[in-house]
Amino acid sequence: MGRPPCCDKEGVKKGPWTPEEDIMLVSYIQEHGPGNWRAVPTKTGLSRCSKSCRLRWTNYLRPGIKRGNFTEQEEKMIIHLQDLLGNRWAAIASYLPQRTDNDIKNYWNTHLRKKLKKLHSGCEGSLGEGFSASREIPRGQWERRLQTDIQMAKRALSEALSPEKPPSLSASNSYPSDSSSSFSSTKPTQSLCYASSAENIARMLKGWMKNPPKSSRTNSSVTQNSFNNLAASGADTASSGAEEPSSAELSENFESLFDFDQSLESSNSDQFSQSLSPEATVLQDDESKPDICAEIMPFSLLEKWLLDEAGCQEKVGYCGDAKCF
DNA sequence: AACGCGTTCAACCGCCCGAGT
DNA sequence: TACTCGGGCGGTTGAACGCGT
Repeated sequence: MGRPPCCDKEGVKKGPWTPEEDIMLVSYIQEHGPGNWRAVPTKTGLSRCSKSCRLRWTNYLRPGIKRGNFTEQEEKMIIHLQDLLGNRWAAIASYLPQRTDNDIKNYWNTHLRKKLKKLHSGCEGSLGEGFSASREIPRGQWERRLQTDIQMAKRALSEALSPEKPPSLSASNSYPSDSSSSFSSTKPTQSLCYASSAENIARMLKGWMKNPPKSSRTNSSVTQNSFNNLAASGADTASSGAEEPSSAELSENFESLFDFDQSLESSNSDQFSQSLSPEATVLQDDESKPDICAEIMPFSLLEKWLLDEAGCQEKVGYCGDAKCF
């Protein structure tokens, strides 16, 4: 006898989210903040399961999410972290700004696992047992690491909550898992950000209605991209006022959005570690993340840290073999 | 052009854990 | 202490797409 489902199956909609539903969800969260997901379907009028709402928010609608186009550095990090932490995607995601656990998980399953397999068969000797594809992580190891993570997160949280230091915008923009409280105490800057998201989403929807994409897949990806980009560009577009945009403006909007995406992309791929965009920096401050991530740490440093720590904890067994790549 | 097959990724499912009572 | 409930996590699924034949 398992637990009853989180919501009754009757009348619960499943499948891809429509832009309208996204808007409903975003505008609700803009007003109330994420958290209390159980109440979300009833309060918003969405015929969705609360879990579905949470998932949709954390994986797609949450501001600052970057999708696809994993950089080489990100790949390496994922591989390292996967090796160290195993399939603990949420933990891995906490080290990668702008990436969701689902995204990382998918990327691992579709790209990296195969890549590693290939590499493993290609450089059997040098790759050695360094990767979890061929090795189980000792339980003690990841438990210790988890402990460290928890302690660091706690420290970051207590620092963030200390009255001397006014909470930064970043904290409010954080991953929902840790921010249900911080979010509901919505700060002005943050609400501005979300207001801009919702406002822009509404504008995008108008454009979408006029020019419906061919397939539902394109449709959803377009809206997702635009949402993400809007969220990322947030404040820039926030002050656009309540004027009705012309269709030309709308299409321009789309173009500029994709431009923004590209520029973000290129800046990330080039200097992922050194100069993350302000949005990324904002996300870096996530309370849930260990301090190590609160500051932008150059990948080489992070890598070194990971390797050092792995070296300290295991001494034997982990070759830290990024050289293979 | 039509079909089959492989890939991708958004979303769902079920289990687990911690907080609250 | 035992129980309930909400939220989080990882595994899995299936529709859409791309590509080769």
